[in-house]
Amino acid sequence: MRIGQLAQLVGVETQTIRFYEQQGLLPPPDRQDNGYRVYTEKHGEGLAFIRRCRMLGLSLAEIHELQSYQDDPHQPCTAVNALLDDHISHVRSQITALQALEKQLVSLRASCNDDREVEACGVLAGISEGNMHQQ
Amino acid sequence: MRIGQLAQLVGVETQTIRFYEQQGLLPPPDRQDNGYRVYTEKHGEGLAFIRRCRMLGLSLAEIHELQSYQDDPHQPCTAVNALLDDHISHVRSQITALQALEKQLVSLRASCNDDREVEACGVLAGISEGNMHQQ
DNA sequence: TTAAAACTATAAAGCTACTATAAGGTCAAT
DNA sequence: ATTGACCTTATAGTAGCTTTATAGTTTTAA
Ligand SMILES: [Zn+2]
Ligand SMILES: [Zn+2]
Ligand SMILES: [Zn+2]
Ligand SMILES: [Zn+2]
Repeated sequence: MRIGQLAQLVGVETQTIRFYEQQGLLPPPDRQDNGYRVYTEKHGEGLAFIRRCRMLGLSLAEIHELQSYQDDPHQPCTAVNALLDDHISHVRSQITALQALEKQLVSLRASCNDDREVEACGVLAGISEGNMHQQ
Repeated sequence: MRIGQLAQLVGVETQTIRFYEQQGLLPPPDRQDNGYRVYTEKHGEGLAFIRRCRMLGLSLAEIHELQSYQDDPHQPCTAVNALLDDHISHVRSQITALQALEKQLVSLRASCNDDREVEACGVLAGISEGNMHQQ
């Protein structure tokens, strides 16, 4: 299976596959005489794993760490679970920060209707005056 | 006022100030004979405006757009308000996406206790099997 | 059979918003 | 005269790709 077929199968671009290989997330495949990469089903599974991790918001470093656990399957899985716990708290703190931001933005937006000149715009005034009682 | 003083006043690094100048967000200041940048109070206000926009999560492009409105103060402010509305919806869709992600991660995490080998880890199995009924 | 279309390869740059490093010039004080 | 704090420019690094450039290969169609 060549790179284009693998890409279509998993739903990524060919450059992304080469990128993962370069980053050490996907093992370098064999090459044909002309230099074309030849992939096996294993590569497909590996690539799908990476993509699902990415959809869960895991960083490439976190994925790399997970792969290192997979390579040592008789260890206890506490590290895997801890990695996920950490990631969940990453996500939760992002949510919290964005909710605070939304609140600020909505209150800023409420300080203007649409019938003013830029000069008198409540939004611009709000930003300029720095009524930002928040870090 | 030199760059270091301005930086301390507004609470940014000097490189950041040069970066904003290079990006066209801050007007190039006059220079002393030795080449040192000399800033006025106007620059301080401009920089503070940029920083407050950044704290609101606005991109440099959005800030640039706001500045272009400021340069034309007798236009109606509908564009300003619309920019903010757009940004609020950016933030809201990020929140929604992250909340969906959190839910997925929590359910994945629940599929494992801490007393297994990596081989049998519910988390890794969950990712590998691709039980991701979600985009 | 040959020419175009589609595929592959590598290397390098671009994206965002900075941050950090390198190598050097300027200034005040010791 | 030299230390230290400040300033200058240019360049590279961060994350996770995407885009572009340039070139070689295979497949398809005329
Ligand atoms: Zn994470
Ligand atoms: Zn307004
Ligand atoms: Zn926005
Ligand atoms: Zn587990």
